[in-house]
Order: sequence, then structure tokens, then C-alpha cells
Amino acid sequence: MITTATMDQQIEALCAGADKTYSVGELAARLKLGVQEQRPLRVKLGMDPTAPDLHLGHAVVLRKLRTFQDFGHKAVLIVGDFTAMIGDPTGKKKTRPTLTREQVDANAATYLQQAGKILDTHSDRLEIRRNSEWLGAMNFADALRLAQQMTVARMLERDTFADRYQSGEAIFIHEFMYPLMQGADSVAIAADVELGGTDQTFNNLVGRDLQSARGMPPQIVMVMPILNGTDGVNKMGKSLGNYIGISESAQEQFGKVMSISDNLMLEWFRLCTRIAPAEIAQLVDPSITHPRQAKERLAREIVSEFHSADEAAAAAEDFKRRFAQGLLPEVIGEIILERSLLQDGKIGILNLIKAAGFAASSSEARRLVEGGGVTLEGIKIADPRQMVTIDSEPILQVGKRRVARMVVAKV
RNA sequence: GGGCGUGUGCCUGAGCGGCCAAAAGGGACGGACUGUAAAUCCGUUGGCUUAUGCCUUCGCAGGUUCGAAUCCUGCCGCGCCCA
Repeated sequence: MITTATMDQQIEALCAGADKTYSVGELAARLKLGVQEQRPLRVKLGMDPTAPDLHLGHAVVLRKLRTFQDFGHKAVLIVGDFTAMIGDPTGKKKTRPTLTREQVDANAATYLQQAGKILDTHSDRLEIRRNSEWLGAMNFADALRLAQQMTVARMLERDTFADRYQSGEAIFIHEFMYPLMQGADSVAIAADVELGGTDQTFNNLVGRDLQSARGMPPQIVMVMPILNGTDGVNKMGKSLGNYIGISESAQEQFGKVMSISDNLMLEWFRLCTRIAPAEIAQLVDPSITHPRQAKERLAREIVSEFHSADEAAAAAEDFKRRFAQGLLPEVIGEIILERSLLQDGKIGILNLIKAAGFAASSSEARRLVEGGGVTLEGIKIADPRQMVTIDSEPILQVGKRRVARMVVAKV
């Protein structure tokens, strides 16, 4: 592929959607050099071995990495196991538990299994390295030499540190080592390019300095915009619960996309699909496309990427049934109930909700009932004390999304 | 090392020794309205075999008191100032 695309086309494709590239000129030069030396560029991306749940936000960067791969370049995934083993007491978060090698392996495997939906996982296109390999081998003197490359003033330029410093939050000394460690990664693997989100800009630029200091050509840094979460306010993240997971079901993904606010569509079209800018402009113009239709298109695009076009279509149908027509989904999951839960063939509605996993406690179940959000077989249950029969495998609905058929275990 | 301050429910943030499971806002959840959008409105927001009941919760451990999130002591965390 590297031979079929012209250099200009390649650069355009590689830079598309990026928030910033430091710098495009250097990238062009490095690409040329690669051609001359007949070697693919080494494109680095760091991954956190503690968070194997990938979501759409991760996908933005991964998709970019894939683009590099498609032009024949080599993706180098850095498993940040060393960083994780040290633990990160940032802010109010508790110190991270130390991960064992096995856990790191397991998490990395999960990561790859999910990232594999986007990346080319052939070994000649993908290299995976754990940074304990070189960071773990460093001694204190090595670490000090690293630290000499950086000043406190420059560290404090970084937003996260500056904000915390000003607002009186704690900043631990070892946190200053993080950018240096990441930079050391770039040195260790001789990265030509490093990808990341805009929040990684500082860290990634440090890599350039460290490489230069070692007489290496500094890596080109390309940062992708940070995707906003489903709430439309905060960046997508696991802790805020505003994310769409790569491995979620087609139905879930579809539904979540449909529930985002209209003004988020443009951003998502740009960052989560490969639709051309001109078409996106038409899709997000309400005078041309009805927002609901545009959003459906968005949802289909996204679901198709992680599942298939067929599954996306099915999810769209299911969605229409349930929410446009107010019908039950075509396929309803079953919850098997132990016989021991029943008394004379009956069960209290609160216990039923709990047994179905639709509420964490009786109190929560009670609130849902009292709030009018619970129906059994289409009939609203208003009394929390009500006993219900479930011989006929009734369908329990809690809220709009939670639906399941109640089945009593045969035994 | 010393001085001063601070630590509350998912978050922010009130809180006179009893009326505090703890104000208010945010978020979240449920309902109405819709395009499962936004905006708006209503309700809920520690747990328990629904109870004018019990249990757990206001950094941790003790203490004073009939009674403490509120007072005292020690410890821990964080911030600021001094060294």
C-alpha cells in the first residue's frame, strides 16, 4: 500500500482529523526517509494495563493508528505495566493495587482482543512491548539523569499540574516522573511517531526532547481530539459512565448513540466515522436532514464498525420497535428464577426485580415501583407489596430499557 | 520540625449538642412531554422481611454527655505560613 499512495495522499490521510501534528513538515520528511531506507515508520501508542474496557474515545486514536498501519507502517503498542506497578495516587484516587504480571498479561490480552476490532493485528504490522522491560531495568542514577532533562517550571506549564497547583491540590513528586517515563519509552523503542489524545500532548512532546538529547531524531507527535461522552459535557471515560464500550452489544451501542444530544452529533460524526466532511455537513444540517435520521445514521455507522452492517440494521429495527412504536423488543432475554424464591408460586414484586438484577436493593426496587416505572406483562405494578405469579413466564419491565422474561427454573 | 486551617452522602457544599439519614445545588434514576435529543415539569436519591421500628453512615480510634456530624484527646490525610 505504501507504494500505491502518493506521498501527498498519504500525508493528507494521516493528518485528517488530528487536532495537531508536531509537525506535519517533519512527518513528511520522516515518511520520505522511510521510503529511502525502505523501512516502515514505528508508530507508538501507549496503553494503560489497568483499563481493559475500551470505548469510543479510545477508538478515535486506534483508528488513526490503523490508518498508519494501512500505509504499511508499524504500530508499536506500549503496555504501561511499569507505570501501573508503581501505582498512581493522583488526586483523590486511591493508590492503585499493584498488578501482577499475570494480571497485566490478562488485561493486555483483553485490550488487544478489543483493539483488534480496529487494528491490524498481524505481527508484521503490530508490535507489543511492556515498558517494565526497560524502565524496570533502570536504577536511581538512570532516573536522575532522566529528571535532569526537565524543569519544575516546565512541568507546571502542563494544564493538569497547573490547575492542581493553583487550586491547592496535592501534586506528588513521582507524578513528575510520568512524562519522563513515557518519553523514555519513546527512546527505548525508537518511535518515529507517537499518537495520543490532546491530553497527552505534553507527555508526548517530552519524548521528543528525550530522543533529541540522545541524538535520535525526535518523534513526530500527533494528537487526536478528545471525544465527549454520551452526556455531551465530559470527556468520555469509564469512571463517569458516559461511555460506549467497544465490546458492548449492538443494541446497547445503538441505543446509547440515539440518546446523545443533537449538538454532539457533528463531533461524533467527525471522530467516530469515516464519513466525508461534505456529507457530514449535510447530515448535521437540520434543514436538510432530520436530526433523528442523522443520528440513526451515526448509530449505524458506529455499530457497524464494531459489529456488522447486518447487526446494525437489526439494532436499528429493534430500536424502532421499542421506542418509536413502543413495542417490546423482538428478542427478550430470559431470567431464570430459582424455585426457592417462590412461595405458593408467587413472589414479591420487589424480590422479583432484585432477582432479575434490575435493582441493587429492595429499597431501590421499591422506589422504582413507587415511581411508576415497573410493569409486569404490560400491567403497571404500583404496590411494592404486591405478590405476583410467574407461571406464565411474564415479561418484567423496569424503566424503558430493562426488559426480561421471567422463567422459573425447571428443577 | 512548628503554627494555622481543613476532612460531610456519587460530586460540590450547608450543618445551633437533641427536631440529622443529615439543608442546597449538580449528577443519576423513575414518570410526563418528545425524536430514548434539547428545554420544561413531577417524583426519588443509605440499607432492612414497611416499620410513629431497627441497622449503618459525617477521615480513623477513643472520651465527655441521658444524647455528638456537632465538644475533648490522640492518630491519619490534605492545604497554607514559618523553619
